[in-house]
Amino acid sequence: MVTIKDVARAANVSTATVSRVVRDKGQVGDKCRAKVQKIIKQLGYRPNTNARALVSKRSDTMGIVTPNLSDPFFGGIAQGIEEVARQMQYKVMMGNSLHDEEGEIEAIASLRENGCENIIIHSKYSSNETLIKLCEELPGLVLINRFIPSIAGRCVWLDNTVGGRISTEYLLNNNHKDIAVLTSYYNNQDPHDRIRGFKMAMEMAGHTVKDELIFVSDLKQVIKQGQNGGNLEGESTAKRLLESGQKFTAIIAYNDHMAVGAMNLLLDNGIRVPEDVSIIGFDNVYVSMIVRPQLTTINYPVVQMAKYAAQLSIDLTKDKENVENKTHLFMPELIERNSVYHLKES
Amino acid sequence: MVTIKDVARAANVSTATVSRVVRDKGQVGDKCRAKVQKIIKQLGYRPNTNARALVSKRSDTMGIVTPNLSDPFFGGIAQGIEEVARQMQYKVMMGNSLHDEEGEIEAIASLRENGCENIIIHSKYSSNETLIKLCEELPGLVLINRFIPSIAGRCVWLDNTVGGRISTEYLLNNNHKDIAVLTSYYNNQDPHDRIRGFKMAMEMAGHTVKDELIFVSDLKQVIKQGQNGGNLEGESTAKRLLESGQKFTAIIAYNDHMAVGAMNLLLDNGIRVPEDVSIIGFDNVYVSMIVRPQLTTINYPVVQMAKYAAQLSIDLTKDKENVENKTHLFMPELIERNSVYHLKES
DNA sequence: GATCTAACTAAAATCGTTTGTAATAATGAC
DNA sequence: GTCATTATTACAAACGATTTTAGTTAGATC
Repeated sequence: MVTIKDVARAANVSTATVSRVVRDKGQVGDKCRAKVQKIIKQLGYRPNTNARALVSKRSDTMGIVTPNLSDPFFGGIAQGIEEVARQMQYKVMMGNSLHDEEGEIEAIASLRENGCENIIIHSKYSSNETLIKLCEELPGLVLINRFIPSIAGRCVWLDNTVGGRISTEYLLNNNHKDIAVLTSYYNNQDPHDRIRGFKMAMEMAGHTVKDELIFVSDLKQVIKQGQNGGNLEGESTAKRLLESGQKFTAIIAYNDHMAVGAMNLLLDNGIRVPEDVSIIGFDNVYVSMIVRPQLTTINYPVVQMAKYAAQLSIDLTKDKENVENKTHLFMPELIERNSVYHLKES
Repeated sequence: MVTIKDVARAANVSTATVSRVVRDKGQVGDKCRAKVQKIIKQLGYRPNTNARALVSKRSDTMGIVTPNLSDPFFGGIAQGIEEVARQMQYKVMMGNSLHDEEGEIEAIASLRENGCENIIIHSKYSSNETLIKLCEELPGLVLINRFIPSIAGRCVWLDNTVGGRISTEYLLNNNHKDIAVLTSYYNNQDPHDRIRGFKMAMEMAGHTVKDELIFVSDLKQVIKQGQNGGNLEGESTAKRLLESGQKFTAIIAYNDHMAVGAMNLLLDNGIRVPEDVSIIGFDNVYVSMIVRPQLTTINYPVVQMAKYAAQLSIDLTKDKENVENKTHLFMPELIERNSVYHLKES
């Protein structure tokens, strides 16, 4: 391996000079710089990252802590972060997030040991207190898809309440008022916010919310499998809805996976979508556009948010000024496709 | 940050001893070990990865080089590798693979600079020669989804020819003989192998292969977008097939994405699947089981293969013996679902 | 041409580990 | 009790960079 010393020797300068040339910092004479650059190219020198990180305590590495990469939702996050990282000449390291708070903390600790200043975490399991403390210690830590008021400047999040509201309003505008909700068991805030948005919209339109039309998935163990469980969750929850014998003309699902599961269950039971029952999802993932009927859903701009989060993290450790104390809120948007039927007014 | 020196001082031993305790290597007296371990826990000492990597030239880091993480196929690879890595106490670093040979090489180079001995690459763009040379330099390099005879011991791959053959045989067994093939433009071997398998099966059954029923996708630019392009590729290629006016009762698609695209195009044109036209895919990704009709396809055990590859890489850098010169071939399997119709014999 | 300043370069300390070698302590044989 | 032998532990030199300090050279001024 060719080191900085080899280059220095070959160029007949000191290692300090080579270092300055490499990092393009400090004053170096023009002819000297040119000479060194030529030698660097000639020898194919590339600075040793570990040595660099050791002394400078930074490694230009971006850490990702996320639950499950085989779910395209999280894959999208990784992809977005990776793109920004590449652009900014950062490496990307994956923290091995397990399925509890301890796992997340361990993942972050492991990242820090590698001199990773910039970390993006999709935290599902850690408490607010834990995350707030971590933010104090790590200036480059950014939370994605989560909002904690006291560290708002570190949170890149989507307004789930608005998401719940606009999907409800869309159904109401299509004259649905017997709306069932299939939600997911999660120990984070999202499902609650979406339901809050649903209730707000219903009440604003003068409808009473029937709690018995809200079904919470009971397949807790399935969640951990990511996408591959989502549709099953949707199927089983929709089945319970069906068996309850209640009247409904539309379903709001927690996400597209559940929506597709529910849709398939209805279809398999000879219930037409959307003619008999309308369905609306959330996330706008790939499957929502390839199923038939194509799923009307709420767009969750994950990739965009992930890119934003990566950039934010870099800014936080670089420019420090002006960045903190901003708010980083994204808005969901309705994606109108073919799974919602326009009811005749009754 | 608490360093090895802090521990040494507090325990009243030398850093060498602490190091031995930490790595559980070399002889250390029992009471001494206990004392050091206690102090380590007390101070919360964790060794600095970069310092460690600097001197030992290894970092217990597994590198992944893969094109596009938002495609669940590649996400699955990452997921599989990550699981093994976690189990074996390795970190995971993503090489930023761009869409050409240079990008792949650069990604590997970047990984090496980080002291990353173990690298799993899904190479789409590099030539055999390049990869063979890299394998010589890097004992821990493993290729996934690619086979190069002279470095067979480093290749974890699927027999695509067999895959093409069994999907064809399945259709033949269901009395289809007018079979159209929708294949993808790729600069790797896979599509060719699958078609070879198709032709073998046809000829073994005494059917002549009509080349005019083989359609190659012309949406080269779409490929780079991963999954989100696959279905469009399928649609446009199926459209060309339809417009050719030829007779066919079944379609073999290059992968599930294309199969779903083709299926949707047929459905949208009022052609029933599978009653009018049967379709068979490849990969057995998530979407194949959630579309209706559910897609009959060929299982591609990516996650399993990724795990195997990760383990192989570790073995290659650890046990060195017995590992090289083995062959690491996986076999595709038919997943029978509902997109193939059993034709009456004519 | 001497002196002072500005522009650069050289040398050395440091970062937190690992590891080969030397020193010490403990054990056992006689 | 002495000496050889081995089990422990300490010392110190790397590893490959960055960065501070001190030093050299060249250019400018008079």
